Amino acid sequence: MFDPACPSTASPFRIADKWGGLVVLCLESGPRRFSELRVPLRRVAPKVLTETLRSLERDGFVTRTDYHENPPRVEYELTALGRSLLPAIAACREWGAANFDSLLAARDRYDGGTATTAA
Amino acid sequence: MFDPACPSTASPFRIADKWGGLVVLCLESGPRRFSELRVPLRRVAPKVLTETLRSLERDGFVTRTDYHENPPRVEYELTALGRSLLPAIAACREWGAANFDSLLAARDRYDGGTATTAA
DNA sequence: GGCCCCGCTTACTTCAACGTAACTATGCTC
DNA sequence: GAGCATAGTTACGTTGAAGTAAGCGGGGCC
Repeated sequence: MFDPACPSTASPFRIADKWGGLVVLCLESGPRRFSELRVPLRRVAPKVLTETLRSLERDGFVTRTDYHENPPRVEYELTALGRSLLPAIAACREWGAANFDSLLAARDRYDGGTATTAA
Repeated sequence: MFDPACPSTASPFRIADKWGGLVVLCLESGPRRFSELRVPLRRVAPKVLTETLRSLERDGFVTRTDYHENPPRVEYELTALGRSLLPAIAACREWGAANFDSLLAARDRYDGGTATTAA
């Protein structure tokens, strides 16, 4: 469970940094172009999106296809490995949908009262 | 899905930073003391563990109980909200167990051959 | 009185992620 | 030859998490 080369560091707990999970979600319904990914992702900086995509590509989650056209056209698509992430991501999203309010409430409560104390 | 105050930033994609998920797992089978958490977590620095626990506490995932004994005894335990994370974490762990090798293989492959090219 | 235990805290450093802004490359159209 | 479009790259700076090393507090024990 807690090996030296522990998978947890590389696992979907942190899919390719902050945006990785969202990018995978954006690609769920099919290939997307660079600029198509930028729109839903709240205009994430191109630099960051490039880094994220490279990272996902490195890990074998997406493929990058450059059509050498002009103006440039490049498509990103999920691999089988990338698709295998979807259930885990869905589980996380479901948690968020069900419990995000509780989390915010807990944070609100935390401002003021701290440590539970006994004995 | 991509709101301004997007849940994804706060959701289990990143549970209270790097160690949060593992701490929650360590607490799955019952309350644990500070020093008991340090052992399985590969001797994570006390500073980092404290920060992680405070963060989990803030988000309402764990409770901290100080027994005011000597030598000090403090126990951390999952709340209901904390337990609600377990299925999502399990999904991620299952993914890791099933696909971690593929991920490593993809990274190996990446050293050398890059971008898929068409047309 | 001095040392041990445990659960921290403090000060400092390192590193990667994130973000902004501006610029590049290419070929097409006007 | 100016301007447009897409898919980036480059240079730079900020932020925050992670890690290292050391010290604190206070009762118990010898």
